[in-house]
Amino acid sequence: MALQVYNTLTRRKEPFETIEPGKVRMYVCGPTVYDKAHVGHAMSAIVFDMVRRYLQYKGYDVIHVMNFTDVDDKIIKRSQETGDDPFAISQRYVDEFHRHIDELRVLPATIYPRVSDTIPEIVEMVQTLQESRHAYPTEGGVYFRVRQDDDYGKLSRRKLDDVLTGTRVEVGESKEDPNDFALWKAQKPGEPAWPSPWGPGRPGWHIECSAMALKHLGEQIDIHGGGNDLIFPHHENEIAQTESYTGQSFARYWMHNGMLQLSGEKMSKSLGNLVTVDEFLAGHEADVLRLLILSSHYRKPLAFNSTVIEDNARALARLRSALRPAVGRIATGTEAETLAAAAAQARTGFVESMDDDFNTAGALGYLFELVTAINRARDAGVGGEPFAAAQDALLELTGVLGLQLATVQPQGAEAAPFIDLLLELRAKLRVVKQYALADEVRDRLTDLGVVVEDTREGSTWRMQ
RNA sequence: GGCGACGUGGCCAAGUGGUUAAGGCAAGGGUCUGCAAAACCCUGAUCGCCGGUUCAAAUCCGGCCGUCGCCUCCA
Repeated sequence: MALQVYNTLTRRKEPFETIEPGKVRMYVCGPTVYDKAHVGHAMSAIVFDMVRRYLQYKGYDVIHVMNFTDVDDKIIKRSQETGDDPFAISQRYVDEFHRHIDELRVLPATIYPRVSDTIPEIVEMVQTLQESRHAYPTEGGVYFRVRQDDDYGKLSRRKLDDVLTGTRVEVGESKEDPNDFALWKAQKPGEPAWPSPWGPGRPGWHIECSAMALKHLGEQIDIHGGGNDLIFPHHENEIAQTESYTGQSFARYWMHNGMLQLSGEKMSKSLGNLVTVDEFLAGHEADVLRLLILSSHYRKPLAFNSTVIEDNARALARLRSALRPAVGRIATGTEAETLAAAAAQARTGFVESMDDDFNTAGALGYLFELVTAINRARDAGVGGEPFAAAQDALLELTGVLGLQLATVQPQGAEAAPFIDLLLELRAKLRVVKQYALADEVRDRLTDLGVVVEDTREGSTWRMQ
């Protein structure tokens, strides 16, 4: 079974075939850098990171482009409110974005283009669209002529006449059709601007992505991704511009992730119900967010609340339980063979699930079954090569999802000699059956975040 | 109003025509342990409601109810 990908354009799962064998050109809409990122942005980043990692696991060479929209109404507005230079604002949030990517263990994109670095390409594109009558200049800027594009609306399945009814699209004086959208906006006082054939101005909202995808990936790309709230108008307009410009179909697969929901509603800036990435990471590990996101299908809406977070923190601990060392050394026999079979089955099931439009929830199910098999084998005394091989399989597959089970704990490392000393003394207390004191040592360590567990071979500890 | 998605055990969530409906969390019982923790074993759902198609449906079709998204900036 080969990889199947759900395509928003056709509303169906389709076999994944790239334009160039073995190579994937992927463009994912990045953030408008004017404010702190919230966990919804992180969800999108993590989803497409998972897609990329899996494609690479399948052997594809992935060129991943993610843009920064650093010229935009919202940045200008923020600048006017705070008095800060608009480029200083965008740079601040670009820097923050890179820090988040690092903390969330999202693989960096191959290229991070910015609107401000793509102005000549944008101007050229708008000019060509004007020459082909797909665009027309007015006093306020240059607009895309929606009626000139016969298949406008094909992505969002919207008919132009429907868009008009029931909405409050105001017919601007200068627009021919209320659905026409700006490719180029004429400069207003105090706004950043670049020279152009239409006078000083700046790009409209959608044209940057078309120009950047074109510049860095070519006229046709394999995957175009983003949140499903971008389907209309952003991606619809991108298709209209790009295909009118190139005369070819733009992206083969349009992939959209569902929205993260907080208290039953979409998390968004305008609703003000957001949790920032920094706030989340202050209290939880990056892997908890990743597991939470991957435990459901990427196209579905996902509830985000403290219960779900805690559930996934415990689920993560369970995945990690399989990485504890073997206690026995049995390397042959039924138990060892059963474990090897479980590892093989996990691998097969994982790939089968992931091939079905990145069914991470199904894939995780197989990984949890492998966890059980590993722990059972450990209890049965299995060790040595078969045990290590099963653990390696688990690490490999969780790694494909971008989970990092093995933890380094620097704060624990510093305290280690002292904790060891306490446990050594506690062991002596237990020998002389001073259980009250021994339990107090354990309880106090627990309060400090050190989990003590007694086994046949002695006591172990780990940081909470 | 238009377009679209979803409704599976207490919670989260796979499965989309046919063996015993994955998995995680929580809960209860048990093994182990001085106790605890961890781990292991055991226990639970007929799939929103109604009707239809079919030898056979959670899975297809229709209706209803409910939740959510887009239509304005938005991952």
